[in-house]
Amino acid sequence: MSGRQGAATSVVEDYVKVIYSHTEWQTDPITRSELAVRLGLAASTVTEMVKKLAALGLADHVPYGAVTLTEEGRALALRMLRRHRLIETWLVESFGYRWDEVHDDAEVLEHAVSDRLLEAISESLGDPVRDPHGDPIPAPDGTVVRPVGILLERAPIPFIGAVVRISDRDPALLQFLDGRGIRLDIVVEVVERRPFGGALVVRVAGVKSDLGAEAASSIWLSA
Amino acid sequence: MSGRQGAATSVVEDYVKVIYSHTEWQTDPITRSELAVRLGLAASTVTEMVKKLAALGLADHVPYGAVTLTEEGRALALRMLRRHRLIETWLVESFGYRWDEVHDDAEVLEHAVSDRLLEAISESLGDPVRDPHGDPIPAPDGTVVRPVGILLERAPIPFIGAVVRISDRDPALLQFLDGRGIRLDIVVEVVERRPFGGALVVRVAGVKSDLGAEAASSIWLSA
DNA sequence: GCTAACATTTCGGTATGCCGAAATCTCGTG
DNA sequence: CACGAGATTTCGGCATACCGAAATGTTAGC
Repeated sequence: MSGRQGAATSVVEDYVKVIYSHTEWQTDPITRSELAVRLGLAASTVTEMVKKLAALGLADHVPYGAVTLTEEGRALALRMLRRHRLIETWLVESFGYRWDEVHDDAEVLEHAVSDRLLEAISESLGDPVRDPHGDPIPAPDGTVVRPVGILLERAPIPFIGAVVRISDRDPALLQFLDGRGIRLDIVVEVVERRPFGGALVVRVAGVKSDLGAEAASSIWLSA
Repeated sequence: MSGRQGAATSVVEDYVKVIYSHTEWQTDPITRSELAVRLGLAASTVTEMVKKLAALGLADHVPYGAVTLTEEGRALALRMLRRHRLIETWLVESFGYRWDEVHDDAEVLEHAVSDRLLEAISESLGDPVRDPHGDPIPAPDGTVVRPVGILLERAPIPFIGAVVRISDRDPALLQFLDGRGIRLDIVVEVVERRPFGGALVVRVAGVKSDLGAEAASSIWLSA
């Protein structure tokens, strides 16, 4: 039985999704402790579950080493990201959720929606290729069209670019940025960096804002 | 802690829903063995869970006796029926599901959809009061507007009435009836009963059909 | 190359839901 | 009113997924 389709529980789906997500915008594989933090679980639990992922053929498991996904694991992760991001888009487009409100509902629904319903939702939205935060929505076959962009934190000064992605990790941050007019496709000008590792000063629609390290490392601008 | 809101797991929700549903169209309370059959579980499992329902304040539990819901249990059951039926209606209206295809998807989604999304769905449908099978959709406050009707099986002969409800218990039956033009609001004429407990003969849109006992006990006609 | 700090794993335990087999109860029938 | 069929409960077990404490491995800095 080479890892039967239906075998993945919703817990397994979450692990795989988090493992994959970590490498989506940076290269180094995720550590077990970081996995534990992201999933809100004890380290010992993660150790056990990673062994199970390996047994299911979804991850390669080197004791004390890195956690990486197999081809099959990656495929499952992409299916879950498609689900998550389509559902987020749908909540915003069809039900008027704000983009900082969708995450929790999507987190639950991504495990509950049938393939049939998911594709019906995608069709009703015109088969979008990115979600409200600018994250790419993988196609049913796993193809991903990734937006090209540089992290605001690493942008040269001065710099002008449109927002192509904002990390959806922290809803409070999303609200903060929304309040300053920073949204998808908005043009941002990087004006200066305050001395001694201080905030970045950006101009949005003529108004200047200070962005701290956390914010600056959550925003990607078009190159 | 008088039975905190969030305490009900999706398993508990299913038990309560099935217990309530049984009394919706007949009066006698459900037996434990029937509960087991409906939930597809062993009798011993049901015994254990019913004790848990009692501990949660959702059911009254008399050993070897009947299973009945408390006021709180009834309220939870009505919330679950609202969810189930709104979701079924939504799948049909918004995504072109056939009425005999919605049950499984709804069964999963009813536990996953947030209150906020559910009410948004209801609003988008114009706050319907019955689902595609004619079952009443309880209001958020638990109010139910039940259609008045008599079971086709018990209709006098001859009799003419519109279909006000069709039991959604068996999708195959729904398809069978659909194939004979028997749908919600369709006018049905009960023509005769074949002798010795035989089938009922009905006329729908000028065409006669034989309906066996199972079908005849699944259709309600307006009085 | 030793060692402390940190990451990871092992181990014993818990809660939830489920099962089958065996024991027990209920109730209609004789 | 005793009895047996059928319903119900009890009991020991299992799988999943979680935890904390203790043991073990890794690695950076001296």
